[in-house]
Amino acid sequence: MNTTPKLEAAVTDLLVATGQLLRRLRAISNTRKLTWSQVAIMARLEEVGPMTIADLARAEAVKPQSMGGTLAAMEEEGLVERRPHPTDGRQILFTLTADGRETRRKVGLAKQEWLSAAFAKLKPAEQQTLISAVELIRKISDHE
Amino acid sequence: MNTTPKLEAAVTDLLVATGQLLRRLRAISNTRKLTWSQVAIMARLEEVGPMTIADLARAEAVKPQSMGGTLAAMEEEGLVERRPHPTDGRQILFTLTADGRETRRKVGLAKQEWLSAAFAKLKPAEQQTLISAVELIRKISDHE
DNA sequence: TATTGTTATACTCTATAACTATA
DNA sequence: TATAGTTATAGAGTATAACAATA
Repeated sequence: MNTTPKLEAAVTDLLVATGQLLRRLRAISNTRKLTWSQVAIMARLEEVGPMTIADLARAEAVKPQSMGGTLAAMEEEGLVERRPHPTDGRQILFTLTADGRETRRKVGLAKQEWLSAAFAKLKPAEQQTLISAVELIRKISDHE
Repeated sequence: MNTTPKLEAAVTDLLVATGQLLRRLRAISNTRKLTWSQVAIMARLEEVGPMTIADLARAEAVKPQSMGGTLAAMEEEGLVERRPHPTDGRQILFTLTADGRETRRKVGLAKQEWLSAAFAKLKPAEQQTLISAVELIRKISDHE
């Protein structure tokens, strides 16, 4: 027995709790609303650089068709742009536009205001625990 | 300055990372698939007891109309059932059906298998950090 | 053949707006 | 009036299935 029932229940709780947090944050209005799928895609494009539909679909654990639709909508809004792959004619590389980067920054601020207020209620040690947890959640997400 | 930039970035990362985790877990197939909205509603009904549409909408930070639609679909599937409020004729109380509780248990198992494997890769101290983080995320979610 | 991407169709969750019924 | 719920409409994100283009 590697994981106790208590441990497993805690992780389910983690997902339920974070699901709620995501929904609450989505409700925060901005000049230009971004969904969390869009936020995730834009964060990845800015951190990793140009990526194909297949890359992004794998990274976000959705089907390529789904990712294609989401990217098409974002392209329509001018948040991202497509560019043919230099050597592989099948692939299309997506990058953030200047407007995409700017929008990402602005929308981030509105959500950060709310988060900062919520965060300020926690003790410093608790804040540190949350920061440590981020890296662990990322590790778990990378599990096959 | 109560929160450092590093702290704020960490929380955004938390949301992006958990968003990915949620998407990955949704892809896990079961005999009967539940969305994470459904999982959250069912967890709440089992823990808190009978709740109205307005109660659940507030708890999950969505509009009553949205919650009404989701609950109607779940009722159609036999996961929840409605009952008039004993004294207030406007309100409707929702509870889990026996099938809802059973489904919740089964679907939970499939996701738990994946989580257990992912969890087993972490060190005990890291697992403990994640458990502690759950309560903190809940605290943050309760912020107005 | 295998991979990348597109098109078509459908379902879930969400929102806004306008409505009815009850307190 | 205020609150609880419903109905109608729309948009985003997801899935499956079938297809075309390229490697």
